[in-house]
Amino acid sequence: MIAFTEQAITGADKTFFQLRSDIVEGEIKAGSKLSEMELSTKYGVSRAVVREAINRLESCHLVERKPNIGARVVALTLEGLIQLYQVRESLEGMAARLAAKNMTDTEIEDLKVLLNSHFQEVKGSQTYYQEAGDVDFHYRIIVGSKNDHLISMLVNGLYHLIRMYRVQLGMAGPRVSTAFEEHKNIVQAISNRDEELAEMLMRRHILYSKQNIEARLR
Amino acid sequence: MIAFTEQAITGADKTFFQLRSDIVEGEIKAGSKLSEMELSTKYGVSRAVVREAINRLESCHLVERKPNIGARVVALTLEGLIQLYQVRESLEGMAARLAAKNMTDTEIEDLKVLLNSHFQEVKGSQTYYQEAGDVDFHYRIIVGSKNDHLISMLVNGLYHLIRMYRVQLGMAGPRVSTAFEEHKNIVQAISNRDEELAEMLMRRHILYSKQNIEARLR
DNA sequence: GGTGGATAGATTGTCGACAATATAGTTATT
DNA sequence: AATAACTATATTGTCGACAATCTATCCACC
Repeated sequence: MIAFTEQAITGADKTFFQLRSDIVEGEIKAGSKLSEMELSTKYGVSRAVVREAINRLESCHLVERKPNIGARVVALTLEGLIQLYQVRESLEGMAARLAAKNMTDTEIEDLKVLLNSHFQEVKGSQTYYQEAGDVDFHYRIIVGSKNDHLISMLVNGLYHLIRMYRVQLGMAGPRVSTAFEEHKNIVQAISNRDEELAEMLMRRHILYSKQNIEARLR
Repeated sequence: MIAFTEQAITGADKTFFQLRSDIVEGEIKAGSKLSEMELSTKYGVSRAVVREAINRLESCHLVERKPNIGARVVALTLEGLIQLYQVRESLEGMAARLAAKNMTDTEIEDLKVLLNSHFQEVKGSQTYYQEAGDVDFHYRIIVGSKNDHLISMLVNGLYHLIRMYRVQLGMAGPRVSTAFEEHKNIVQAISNRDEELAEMLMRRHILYSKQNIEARLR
C-alpha cells in the first residue's frame, strides 16, 4: 500500500485541469468559443474527453454551454464580479462562523503561525502576500469550517472564477497592510470561538475588497 | 419566430431530468450504485448520454463519482442535512438582502398577493402550503435577488438535494402557522427595503427549520 | 436593392466498439 | 487453513463514425 487515498487520474481530468488553467490564466480569451474538434486535436485526445472536460467547466461556471451551438468562455463584467463577491461574502462569512466552532485548537495554532509568517513577508515583497498568502489564509478557514458543501462550492467553484477576474483584469493592488490587520482580527475571533464576530469580520473583510475593486474599476 | 428563448432539449437533458427525478423521489435508492449500461438499456439511450447525465448529477451533488469505479447516489445523513441547511441559511439570507435591494415594486406586490393566497390555504389543507407554497415563496425571493450565481446555486443545486431529504426522510411536519408569520415578516422587511432585517429574518427562518428538523430526527 | 428561402459546409449530439481498469473467483503455495 | 498471485468477468474510459442541428452563402423574388 502506497498512499491512503489513491485517486486515479483519468485523461478527462488532465484535459479539464489544462483547460481550466488556460482559461483562468487568459491563455484562452474570455468570451471566446470553445471548439470541441479544435481542442481535441490541440490536446491530442478524443472529442469525448473534451466534451466531458467542458461539461465540468460549465459546472464551475467558467463556460456557458448552449445545446447544438457550443460552449463559450464566460464574459468578464463588473456586474458579474460584484455578484461573485456577494456570494463569496455570504459563503465565506458562514465559513468563518463554522471555523470558529469547528476548527481544532492545533488548527487554529497553525493559522496563527501562518499569519505570523505573512507578517514577516509583508515588510519585504508585498506581492507574495497578496498572491498566495491571501488565498492560503482564506483556504484554511474554508476547510476549517468542516462543511463539505461549503468547501466544494468555494474551492472547486468560486475561487477559480475570482482568480480569473484577478488575473485578467489585473487586480493586484495594495490593500495589503489593512487586509493583514483584518486577517489578524478574524483569527483572533476564531481563537476566541466567537462565531458571531468571526462571521461579521470576514464579511466586512470581503465587502471592503469588493468596494476596493469597484472603486478601482469604474 | 415562436418563443423568445427557444432552448433546445437534448436527449441528455431528458435523461438528466428523469434520473434526477428518480433519485430525488427515491425511485432510485440513496447510496445505491448507478450502472451506466443498466441505465442505458433502461432509458433506451446510449451510454454516452447516460454518462453526461450522471456528470451533471455530480455537479448537483446528487451523486458521487470515482474514476474507474462508478457513481453512487449520495447517502442521506443527519450531518449532511445540517451542513446543507447551514449553506442554505447563508445563501438565502444573502438572497433576501439582495431581494430587498433589487426587487421591483410590482414584484414585491406580487409576492404579497402570493402570501395572501397562502393565508387562505393555511386555514384549509395544510399540506399544500408546506409542499408547493413554501418552495414558491422562497423561489421568488431567490430570483428577486437578481444574482445569477446565487440563483443557480440554490435552484439548480441545493433545492433538489433538500427536497430529496424532505421526501425520503419524510419531513413534512407542521410548523405551518409559525412559518407563515415568518414569511409575512420577511416580505414586510423586503417591502420596506430593509436589507439588514430581511437577511436576518430569512436566516432565522431557515435556522428555525433546521432546529425543528434536528429535534425531530434524533 | 432588400428580403426570404434553399443549399452547402461546419459543428454538436449520439451511437456502438475497443482499451484500460477494477472486482470476484480460483488456484497454488506456505 | 490462510494468504498471495493469477485468471476471468464485468464495468468504466476512450475512440472514431454517423445523425441531427446550426451557420453562412447564394439565388430567386418582390
